[in-house]
Amino acid sequence: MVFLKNLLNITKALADENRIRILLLLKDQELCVCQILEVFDLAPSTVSKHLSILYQAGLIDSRKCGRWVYYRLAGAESPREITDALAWVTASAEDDPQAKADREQLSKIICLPPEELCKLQAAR
Amino acid sequence: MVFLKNLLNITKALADENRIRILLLLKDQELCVCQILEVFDLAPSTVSKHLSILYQAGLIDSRKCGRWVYYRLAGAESPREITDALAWVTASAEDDPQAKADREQLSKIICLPPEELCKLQAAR
DNA sequence: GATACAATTCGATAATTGGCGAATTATAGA
DNA sequence: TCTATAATTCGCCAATTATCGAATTGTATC
Repeated sequence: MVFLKNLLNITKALADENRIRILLLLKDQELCVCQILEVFDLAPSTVSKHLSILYQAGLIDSRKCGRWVYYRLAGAESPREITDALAWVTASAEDDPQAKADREQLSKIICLPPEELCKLQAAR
Repeated sequence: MVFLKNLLNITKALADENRIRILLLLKDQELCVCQILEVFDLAPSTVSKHLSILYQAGLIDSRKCGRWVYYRLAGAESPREITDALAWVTASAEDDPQAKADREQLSKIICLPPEELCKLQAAR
């Protein structure tokens, strides 16, 4: 059972354009923070905050691998409220132009391993 | 098709406790503004604003009858995104203690026709 | 018409939230 | 052990939003 508070954690997490865009990016694959960063024109600390809010709400999971942290959508083992919310959001907005542009941008850098990508980012 | 903007209208409307409580109250029947007011410890103008936000998002419909305005959940003819959102929210939170207390409070005044209720409110 | 009143809109204010940069933490490699 | 660096946390500021009271709108009744 989900209490109002839990539900509000989820709806508040969903009430931000950048966080929705992150969820849409994660629909098809897990991503390293540095890869997500590449798509957004935001400070790393800001993206990290967004990821934290999504994580606290239970909408995404994470996995640490060396210096890198990978995020993915919460899986089927999550509560019904989470999986329903994710299905609803990803189905509702995937045709949005911004979401398409994000996927396009992601495709340009997804071929690089995070290691290479981070070197590029550090060089800026 | 729903664009990110539309989706955000919905998620932002859902990202407030009082608005969720209003939706849960409307799950079983349409309600007059004065009846909703009775459940909340909020100024009429505040409740009106909340109803306006829910309406703009497409989550509720309204019907004017004389001086009274009745609100109800958006119906099955609404876009998929709306009906899914309503089903998700109402199913997720209906067992919440606050929601139960709200229904309890509503049951005490739902027997009165709006006319009587408004007289009581005016007398305060 | 004039009055009463349910509901909404408007303007101001307080609380919340998104954003950044600096400092911190944690890990890999020299 | 020391350095480099991916990611996060923290402190602060700007933007947004919830709330209220006052003014306004629209409808019914006298």
